[in-house]
Amino acid sequence: MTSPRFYTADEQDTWVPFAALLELLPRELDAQLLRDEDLTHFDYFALSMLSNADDHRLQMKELASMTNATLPRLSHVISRLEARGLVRRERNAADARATDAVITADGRRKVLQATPGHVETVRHVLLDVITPEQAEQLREITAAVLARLDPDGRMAASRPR
Amino acid sequence: MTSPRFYTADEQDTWVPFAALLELLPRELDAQLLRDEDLTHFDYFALSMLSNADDHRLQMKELASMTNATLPRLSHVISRLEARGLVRRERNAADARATDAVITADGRRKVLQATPGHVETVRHVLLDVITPEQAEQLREITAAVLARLDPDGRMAASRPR
DNA sequence: ACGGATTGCTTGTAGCTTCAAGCATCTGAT
DNA sequence: ATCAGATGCTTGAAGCTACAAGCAATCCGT
Repeated sequence: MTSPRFYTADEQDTWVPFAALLELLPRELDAQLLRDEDLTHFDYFALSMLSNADDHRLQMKELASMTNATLPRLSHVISRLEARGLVRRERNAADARATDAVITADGRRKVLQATPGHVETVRHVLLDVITPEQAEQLREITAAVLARLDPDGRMAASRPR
Repeated sequence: MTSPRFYTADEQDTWVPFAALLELLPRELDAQLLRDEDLTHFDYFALSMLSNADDHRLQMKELASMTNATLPRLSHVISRLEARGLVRRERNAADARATDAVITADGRRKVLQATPGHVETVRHVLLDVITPEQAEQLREITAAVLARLDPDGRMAASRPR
């Protein structure tokens, strides 16, 4: 049971470098996608989810949940993607309050085009620098942390392939 | 040697949950510090660095390097902290182009006040949910990734204690 | 010691996220 | 059937970061 008010040396050695990683890794992902595709990582992830969804559509609320965005944030993002013709909004058939985000053909093409470069980046900064054993360890550590951060397991698993 | 244009199932299983963690964990840190202390995690980290520095001061360039901020970003942050009386700027003695950020007594008090709650949050979402073996694994994985992301090892290690 | 290039920092603008407020639709109790 | 509350989403304003441009001081080759 830890409880002192400051870090132990071990904690510090674990946390400080990991905090650096938290700062650097997302920036690298955004930088590559912005440079090559003019998409944020969040844009890309949302488009991927839509691309893999049944009928290429998801209710805003669902998509927000899967991408772990707030609804206002998602609404703004979808508005921008809509202005670029990558997504369109449709009123949900079952509930007139609800809006579906529907990915367009252009949107799907964009995802296909963006994916290889993004995958390569993820490999470059993470997947290719750890061993298979470490990957397994990372999956377990991640699962433990997410159990705390996202107890309902809302963040989606998709499989763009 | 991986090279297909899309993720393998294993890669997907490693990356997708970890990407969720990257989204959620920093948000949790910011939320706690903003709510309780009106500081972003970056503010807190920068103040900590200054608090631990010799003579309670660091040149802007050094501090930017340690916190992995761009100089414009740091400049804006320091301006805001300066407006709150937590930091002050002084011209560097050795090089008149350079500026030192100097933490004030109020700033040091702020760090001391903010630290316990922040440490508790980091433990809650990370340190307390992994075993000592996993902590060691995480240190090694982090080191491998940082070797790629930050080859010069600029991000600092401090010890607020 | 002079002038061009470099370095260190700041400022302004644009873009994204958050928070608060608001509108429309639906639900459930009476 | 009605209406108070809940739900789903959008909008507008405020705050933070990134990028580009600019200023001042220093360095270095001649």
